[in-house]
Parts: sequence; structure tokens; C-alpha cells
Amino acid sequence: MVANTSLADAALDRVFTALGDATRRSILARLSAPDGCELTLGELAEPYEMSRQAVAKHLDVLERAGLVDRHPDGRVTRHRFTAEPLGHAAEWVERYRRHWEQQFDALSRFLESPDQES
Amino acid sequence: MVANTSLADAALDRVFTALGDATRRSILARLSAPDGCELTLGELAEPYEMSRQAVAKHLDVLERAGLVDRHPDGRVTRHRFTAEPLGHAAEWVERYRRHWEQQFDALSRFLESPDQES
DNA sequence: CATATTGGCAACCATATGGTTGCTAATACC
DNA sequence: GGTATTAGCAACCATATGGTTGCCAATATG
Repeated sequence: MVANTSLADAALDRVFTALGDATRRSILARLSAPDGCELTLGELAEPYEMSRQAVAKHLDVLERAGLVDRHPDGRVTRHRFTAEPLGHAAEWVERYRRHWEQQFDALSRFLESPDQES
Repeated sequence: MVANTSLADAALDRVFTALGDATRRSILARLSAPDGCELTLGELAEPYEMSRQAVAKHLDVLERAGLVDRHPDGRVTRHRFTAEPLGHAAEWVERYRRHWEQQFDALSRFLESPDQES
């Protein structure tokens, strides 16, 4: 019944907190675009109104969550999107979203029940 | 191209960061269990090795994300799970998880292609 | 070879987060 | 009415987070 903090929990922690920032989600969006794969730090940092180092820190968070893969290439470092850790997150969210659909269905049934008066 | 920080982004921020903590996910799990709906703060806090106030703070985070609904009932305050904000989060995750399936399919095709040598 | 570019590292700073404790207010119960 | 329980509020603390700047190492490029 208690928290049961497992390794999987810690991985989920990292993934969800990594997704909890609009800049990081934007980075993932750009890295997952069909034409935008394999971007360097400079290319990634360019559109944002913050320093490269700030973007590099966001990339640290994404890397620790397993969502981006860094690989140095000469003077430059290329970054690739890795969607695999999203599997557990999607599983988790879907389980509870289904609960919502049940709530919604229950509400619909209630509203449509014949013994329901205004 | 730039960050485009909208209100929807801020709501997603709150939902994902709320999910980024194992204690909070555990709370949601208990509140969404079929028998465990409508728990009070005391009931919620009991299994964890932290103070009630710490749990109350976690509930603040969940409430700001729209994931739990507090309603005082006499001396006690009952908490109910609200899955609706998970919709946008699920949408977001699913979009990128599909990207992963495409990566996976591409890998499969590569591994199964006849001109692939060890 | 000299120099500019790229990115990593470290220090620093302000604020947020996650926890604590103590106190107070409201409500149920004897 | 007095008392115990429940929860909210406020202050406090340690650490994490998100940003900055400056410097240095490595690599392209003239």
C-alpha cells in the first residue's frame, strides 16, 4: 500500500519532470520533426531567448530521462530524440485516462437515465 | 519556431510536473482505485512516512494541476481524482510515442532487409 | 600556425521545491 | 461546555532548479 519507490518509479520521475517544461517539450518537438533530426547544441539553442548553457542544462535533463541521445561529432555535438522512455509514461497516463472515460460514461448514463429530473 | 509559451503549455507544465513525483502518482493511484475514492487528508497521509503537511503540499500541486478536487465536508476535507487534465498530456505523449514506433519499424525493416550484412 | 567557433565545466545567484514544526480555527464528541 | 481531532496557515530550512557569466579545451578554417 505504501509508496513502493522502485527503480521504475525513479525513471518515471525523470521522464515526467523532463516533460514538465515547455522549453524542453519544444526541444523534443524539434528533434522529432522529420527534417530536424540530429541538431547540434548551437542549432538547438538559437531560437530561444536564453544562453546556450541554459539550453545545455535542459538537454542534460532530457538526457538523464533518456529522451535525447548526445553524440559528439568533431567540434560539434549532435542530439537525437529517443522516444523509448515515453512508453512507460504513456502506459501510466493511459491507465488513468481510461478512468476518466469511465467517469465520463457514468456521467452520460446519469444524464440519460429516465429517473433523472432537472 | 520559437518557444510559443501559451496557456495550454502552462497547464501541461503543471500536469507533467505534478506527475513527476512518485508520492503524487501514488496518491493519484489510491484516489482512482474503485474503493478508494473520496479520501480525507488524514487517510491519504497515513501510509507515507512524512507529515500531513507534506502530503497537503503534494495535494496542493495536484490541485493546481487540476488532477484532484478538494471539497471540505465538515471537519474533514475529501479529495477526489479528476482525470480530465490527463487528456492533453496523453495526447502529447502519444504523438511522440508514435514517433518511437516509427523508429522501431524502421529498425525492423533495416534488420530484415536482404542487403543487410553482419 | 594563428584564430574563430563550438561546447563542456565551474562558480555564482535567485527562486522553487519538498520537507519540517508550531500555532490556530473549525468541527465532532463526551 | 470542554476536549480531542482534523486541517489550514505561516515560518523556517536544505536542497534542487533554471538561469547567468567566465574560462578552457578541442576542432575547423584562414
